[in-house]
Amino acid sequence: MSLTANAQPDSREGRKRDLIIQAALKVFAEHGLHGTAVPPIAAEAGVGVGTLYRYFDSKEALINAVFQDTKQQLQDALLTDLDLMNPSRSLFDALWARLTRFARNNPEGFQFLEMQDHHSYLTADSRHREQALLIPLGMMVIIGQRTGLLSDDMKPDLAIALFWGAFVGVFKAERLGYLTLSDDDLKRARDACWLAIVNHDSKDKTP
Amino acid sequence: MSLTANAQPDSREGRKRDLIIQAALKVFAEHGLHGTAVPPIAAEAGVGVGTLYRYFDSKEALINAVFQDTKQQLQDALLTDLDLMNPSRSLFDALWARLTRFARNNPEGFQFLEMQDHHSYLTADSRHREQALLIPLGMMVIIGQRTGLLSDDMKPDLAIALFWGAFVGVFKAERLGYLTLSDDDLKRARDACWLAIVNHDSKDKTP
DNA sequence: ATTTACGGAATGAATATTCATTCTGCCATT
DNA sequence: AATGGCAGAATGAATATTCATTCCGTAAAT
Repeated sequence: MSLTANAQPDSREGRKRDLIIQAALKVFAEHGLHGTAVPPIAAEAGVGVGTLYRYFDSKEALINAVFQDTKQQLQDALLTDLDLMNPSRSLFDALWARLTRFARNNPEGFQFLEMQDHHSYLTADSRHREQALLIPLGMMVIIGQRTGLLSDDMKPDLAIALFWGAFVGVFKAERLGYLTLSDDDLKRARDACWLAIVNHDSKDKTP
Repeated sequence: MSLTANAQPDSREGRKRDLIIQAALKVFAEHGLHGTAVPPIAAEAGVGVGTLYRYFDSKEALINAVFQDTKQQLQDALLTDLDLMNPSRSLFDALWARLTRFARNNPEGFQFLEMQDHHSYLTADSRHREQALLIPLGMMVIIGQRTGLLSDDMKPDLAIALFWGAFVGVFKAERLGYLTLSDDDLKRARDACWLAIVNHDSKDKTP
C-alpha cells in the first residue's frame, strides 16, 4: 500500500505523520525554514531521519504539510460554528477572542504562518488553502459594509489587511520582548481595532 | 591596514562597501538570510567573493551591516527635521507619509527590517540601533496622551505595536498580491489608524 | 617595482537525501 | 500454544549536494 494521499489521523501511520509535523513546526518556528536541518526535526520527533523520509518525500513536502496543517487549524479555530454572514460587534469580539486563543495556545503555529520565507516553498495547493480563510472574511466585511455596520470607505481587503496586521504586530511585539500583554491590554487593542473599521456616521444605524 | 570601523561613504572603499550592502539587501529580501548564499550576493554586486570578504569578515558581519545601514535609513527618513515632541494630527499624517515614502522607495529595505530571522544574527550594537527609533516614538505617544490628543487607554508601546503592525500588514498584503494600494487607499488606511489611537471623548470620561 | 585590490576556483564543513540492514508485530503451520 | 517465516516499518551510516570561507594568480595602483 502507499501513502500517496493522507492516512487517517487516528491510524498508526497518521499518528506518526502528525508527530513529525508537530516537531517540524516547533523547530521551524524557532530557527526558520532554511535555518533548520532535517535531522534536528527527526530528533525532536524522536524518530530516525530515514523514518521522516518515509512519510515525506522531501523537506519541501514537509514544509507544505506543516503549512497546510497549521493553516487548517487556524481556520477551524476561527470559523467553526460561527456565522460570519451576520456581522455585528459581538461577532467581531468573538473573532478577536478566537484569534487570541489560537495565538496563545499555538504560538509556534501562529508565528510559523506569519513567517515570510515559506512563500517561495509553497505549492499551489498550499496557496489555495490560504484563500479558504481569506474569502469568508472578505465576505463578512462586505456584508458588514452593506448593512452600515462597518465603514465602507475602505475596500474589504484593505480593512482585513489592516486588522490582521495590527493583530500580528501586537503579538509579534510581545514575542520579541517589546511588550507584555495582559488580558486587559488585549481588550483595549481589540476596541482600538474596532474603531478603525466601524462605521462612524451616526446617521441611523447602531441600535 | 584594516577596515575595522567604517570608511567614508564617498571614498572608493566606502563606495564598494555600500555597493555590496545594497546587493546583499536585495538578495536577502528575496530569499531570506539563511536562504541566500554568499556567492550570489557577490554576483549581484558585480564583485568576486574574495572581494566581498575583503570588506566584511563574515556573512554575519555583512548581515549586521545591512541591518544597521537600513535601520539608519529608516530612522533618517522618519525623524529628520520632525518635532516629535509636539504631537498633532498633522504630525501623525507626516509620519505616515514618510513611512509610506520609505516603503515605496526602498521596498527591499522595508521588507528586510520586518523579517523575523535576523534576530538570531544581530549583535548588541544592532539591537541598540533598534531602540534609537522606538524610544522617540514612545515619547511622542506619551506626550500625545498627556495633552489629551491620543487615547490614554493603551500603554504607549501597545499603541505603537498596533499602528506599526497595521502599516506593515497593509504593505505586506500588497507585496504578496492580495491587494493593490492606490494613494487614496493609503489615505483611508491612515485615517483608520488614526481613529484607532486618537482620544475620542472630548471632555468627559467613560471608563 | 612594490604594494594593494581583485576574482573566482579550491577547500572543507554542513546539509539533504538515500539505502542496506535491523526490528517488529502478525499469521500460518504444526 | 509454540515456532518459523514474512511484510513493511524504522534506522542511521553513507552519498551527493550546497555552502561559507580561503587561497592564489593576476591586474591595477602607487
